[in-house]
Amino acid sequence: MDDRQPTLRDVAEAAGVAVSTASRALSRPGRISPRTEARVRDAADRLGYTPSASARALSSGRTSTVALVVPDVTNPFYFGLVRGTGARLRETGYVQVLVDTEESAEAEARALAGLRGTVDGAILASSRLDDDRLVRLASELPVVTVNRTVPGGAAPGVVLDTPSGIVQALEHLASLGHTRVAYAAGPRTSWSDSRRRAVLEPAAARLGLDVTVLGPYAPLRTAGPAAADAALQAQVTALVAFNDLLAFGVLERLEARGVPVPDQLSVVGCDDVFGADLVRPRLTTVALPMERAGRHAADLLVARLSGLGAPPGDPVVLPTHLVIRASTGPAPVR
Amino acid sequence: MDDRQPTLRDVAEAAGVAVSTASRALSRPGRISPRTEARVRDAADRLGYTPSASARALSSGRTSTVALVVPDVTNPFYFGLVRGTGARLRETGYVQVLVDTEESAEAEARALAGLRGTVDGAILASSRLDDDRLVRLASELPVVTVNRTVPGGAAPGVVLDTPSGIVQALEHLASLGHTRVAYAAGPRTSWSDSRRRAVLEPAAARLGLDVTVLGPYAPLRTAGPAAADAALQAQVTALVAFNDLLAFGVLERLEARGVPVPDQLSVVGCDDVFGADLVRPRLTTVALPMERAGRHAADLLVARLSGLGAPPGDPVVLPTHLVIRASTGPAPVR
DNA sequence: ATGAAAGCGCTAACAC
DNA sequence: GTGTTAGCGCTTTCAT
Repeated sequence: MDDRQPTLRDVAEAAGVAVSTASRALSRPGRISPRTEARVRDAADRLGYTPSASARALSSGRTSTVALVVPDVTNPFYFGLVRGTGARLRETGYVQVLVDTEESAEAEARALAGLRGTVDGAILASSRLDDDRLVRLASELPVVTVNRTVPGGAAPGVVLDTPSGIVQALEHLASLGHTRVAYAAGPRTSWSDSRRRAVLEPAAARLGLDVTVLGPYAPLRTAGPAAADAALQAQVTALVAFNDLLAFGVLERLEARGVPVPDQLSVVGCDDVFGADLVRPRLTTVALPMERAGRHAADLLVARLSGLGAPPGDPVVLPTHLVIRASTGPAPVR
Repeated sequence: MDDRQPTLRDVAEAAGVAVSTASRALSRPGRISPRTEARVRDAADRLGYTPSASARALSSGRTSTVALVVPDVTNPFYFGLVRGTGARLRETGYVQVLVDTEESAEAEARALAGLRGTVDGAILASSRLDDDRLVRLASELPVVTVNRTVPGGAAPGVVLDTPSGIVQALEHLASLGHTRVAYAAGPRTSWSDSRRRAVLEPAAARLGLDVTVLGPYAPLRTAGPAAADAALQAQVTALVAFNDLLAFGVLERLEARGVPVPDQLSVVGCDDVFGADLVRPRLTTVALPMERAGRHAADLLVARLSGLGAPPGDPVVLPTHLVIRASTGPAPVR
């Protein structure tokens, strides 16, 4: 009685059928007589058979694993996403490989190159790849993007309608009597940032707001103090930050300078990450349904991998909404 | 000119050598004449050759991937760990598969069963598996644990010396004049919690402290309010919480009840997760070198997988330290 | 409906 | 040092 893992051949022998029959019985139920199928299944779990993933991958060309590529696993912005894709992928029989590119396009490209062949497809979150490379990649590997579109619709994607959330924030501020507000921009290379800036102008005009763009700033807490000072200098009564992390740094600096929030300056964040309601005052911010985005992205990819699945087409856009907490209030009277 | 991926055979042909030679040249540099090796490498990247992971896995029996199994990816406690293992694993040529077991021993067992064969080994963080299953698993798959030991030393592991950090917290509180302190315990099944409780008694005696154990509580923010109320009821002047998440909830409740921290009650957390210095007052907490733990765990596993690597032996224990912030202060005079 | 047999791309003996 | 040759365990035509 040797202890090596039983192979399909062992199962076939035990069931008294050919390997091919056993293979069919196990991997494509239905194409086979119920009786033999039952016999095979029976033998299989009597022997404690577990198919070899690599053998299956080699002969079928499919690996049943997909990569989730994020710029920074420790950025709370991605938690929900990781959860969402992970859950859906598991449900559909895929294994998720989490890849951290450390905010570098190079590392992203390298990782993806190494993974080609190892994964059936990839979900790219906030990809740092430039359009060219993204398009090329999409032609070699089934890809779906999150918070980023591929030119020419080469890959399906899901995007969060953050611009709408930002407009909601502006409306909120306008309704509170603010007239001069600042937007602390994110990195110049941020796809999401440029989309938001496009809506700033028209929304401001419509609402009678005077919006000053500050930055760019790194989307980090450590960049916040500079943004806070710039806002103070700009004489605005409200600041909308590129993301919550930046807003945390802003709040910190304002506290240090003794500037009351929201009495003297209202602050709005974006993403509603873990911590947004831990800070004081609790942060008013734009909430993004990231877990849902993850499930959606996984669905899109799985559909493509299954052959079904409409060709790319327009990206799925998910709504966002402003969560009003304590960091925003009426404009100070002057 | 067909566009399928070039195989090792194509490379060999192009270089005018046998496949085996090409294989050696590419995967084990040194065992071959420098000239042929150069020729092969050359041909390889001229053709844009990428080895097939599954073929390699099938014939070698190694997959070059390892699983990192955590109870909850979205728990900030694991961020550093994920980073650390990921970084080290990447450096050593492994791909990391992140598995979220959603706090369930069943899910953990199931995931691991499905992964056997897909991964060369696994790093188990705060495994929810009972000793029996853990031992059995360790006999089937190279495993290293983090924050948990396997009975009989069946698997190497790295443990965080949290008990020492807790003692530091107690010393800190004693030095501030506190005499009655509470410990809000974690889940009864928590290995880490039981280790800490073991040091409570002796440390308290030595320091002349009266320590009351409250709980158990879920290690979540939502469990905090109950812990806060219990502490108030217990008439203590300081509370040490099982983890920061729980402490966050405690702080919240105290704020709601108008209890000044630390003036009336000092609060200590554990883990120093993201957010600990976002709350007000900033949380005094025990900092754990999780990223380092991750790198260490990865090293341990890689060593075992490479054949070298001393047999299990004692777990590596990493020091922790108390980070004093604003949530602790002198005991109130009475 | 089932079986026989040919690989998938690579590694690892084993010869030379 | 390099070539030959078996497989690794499975899926998949192609027959039957």
